[in-house]
Amino acid sequence: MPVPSLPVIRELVRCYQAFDAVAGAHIRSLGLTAPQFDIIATLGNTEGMRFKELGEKTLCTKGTLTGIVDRLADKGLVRRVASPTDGRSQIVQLTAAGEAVFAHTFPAQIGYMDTVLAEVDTERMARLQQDLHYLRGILERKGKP
Amino acid sequence: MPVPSLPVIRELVRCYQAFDAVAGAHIRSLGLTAPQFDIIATLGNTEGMRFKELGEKTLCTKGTLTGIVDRLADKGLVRRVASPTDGRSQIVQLTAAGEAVFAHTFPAQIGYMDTVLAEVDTERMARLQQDLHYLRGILERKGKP
DNA sequence: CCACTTTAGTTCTAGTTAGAACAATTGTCA
DNA sequence: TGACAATTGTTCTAACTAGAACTAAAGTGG
Repeated sequence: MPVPSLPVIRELVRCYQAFDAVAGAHIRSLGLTAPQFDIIATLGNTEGMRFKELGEKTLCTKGTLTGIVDRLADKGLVRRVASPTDGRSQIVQLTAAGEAVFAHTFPAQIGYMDTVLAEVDTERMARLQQDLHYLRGILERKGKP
Repeated sequence: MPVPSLPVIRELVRCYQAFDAVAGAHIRSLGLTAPQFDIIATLGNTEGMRFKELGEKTLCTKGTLTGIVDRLADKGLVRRVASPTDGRSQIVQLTAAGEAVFAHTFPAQIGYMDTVLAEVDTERMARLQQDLHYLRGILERKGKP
C-alpha cells in the first residue's frame, strides 16, 4: 500500500517556500538576488569553472545561466575567460570585487540562517537532513528517463 | 550551541529542486505550468474566492496572480465575477472547462506522485512530514517583522 | 459627515525559469 | 581522414517572481 504523497509533498513545498521567503529577503538586503548569490557562493573559493559545471552545481539551465552571468559581469563581480583546452568553452570566475562580495555576503547569509535556526532541536535537524537526503535520492532516480 | 544551518538548508533546497523537476515536468505534460496547476487545484471543489484569498493560499504575489489568472481566463479555465459585497474585489472561480481540467489533472498529478513515491518507507515519510512542519513553523515565525 | 488611512487588484520593472533553436567546436567511428 | 553526432554557450519565447506605484473603493474616527 503506497503512502499518499500529497501531505508530505505539501509540507515539503510549504517548508521550502517559508525558507525561500526568509532567505531570499535577507540575500536581497545584501544587494543580490537569490540566484546571483547562489552563483557567487558556488564560485567562491574556486579558481572558476565552466558554464556547464556551474549549471550542474546550481541546477540552473543554460539560457538562464548566461543571463545571470551577464548581469554579474555587468556588476563587475565575475569574468569570462576562454578555456585553455576547449574552444567552445569558457571559464567563469569571480573578479577581485566578486571575491570581496563573496567574503562579505556568504558568511553574512550563513550567519543569518544560523540565527534563524538557533532554537531548533539539533537531533531533529540531523534526522530531517537524512530523511530529505533519502527522499531526494528517490526523486532524482525517478527524474531520469 | 546552535546547529549549523547550511547542511540541512542545502538538503531542503536540493530535495525541493528534485521534487520541482519531477512534478513540474509531469504537470507540463498535462498542458499547464506548475503555478497554473496550483491555482486550479486551489480553486477546485470551491465556489471560487477573492484574489486575496487565492494569493494567500498559493503564496503568490498580487502582480503575479493577476498575470496567471489572466492567462487562465484566456484559456477559458477561470472567470472573474464582481464581488457582491465589496466593489474593489473580484471572485475568481473555475469555469465548467476549468472544472473538467481540474477533474482530470488533479488526480493525474496526485496519482503520478503516488507512483513516484510508491517505494518509500512509510514511517520515514510520516516523520519527515512532521519534521518539515516543525521547521516551517520556525521559519514562518522568523519571517514576520 | 468628511478627511484621512487602508485595502483590492492592476500595471510596471528588473530579474529568473523551462526549453527550443542555433552556430561553432569537439568527439566518434568507419 | 572525413562525415556525422554530440557538446558548448548564446539567443529567443512564454511564463513567473519580488515588489513598487497606482486608482478606486471601503474603513476609521473626530
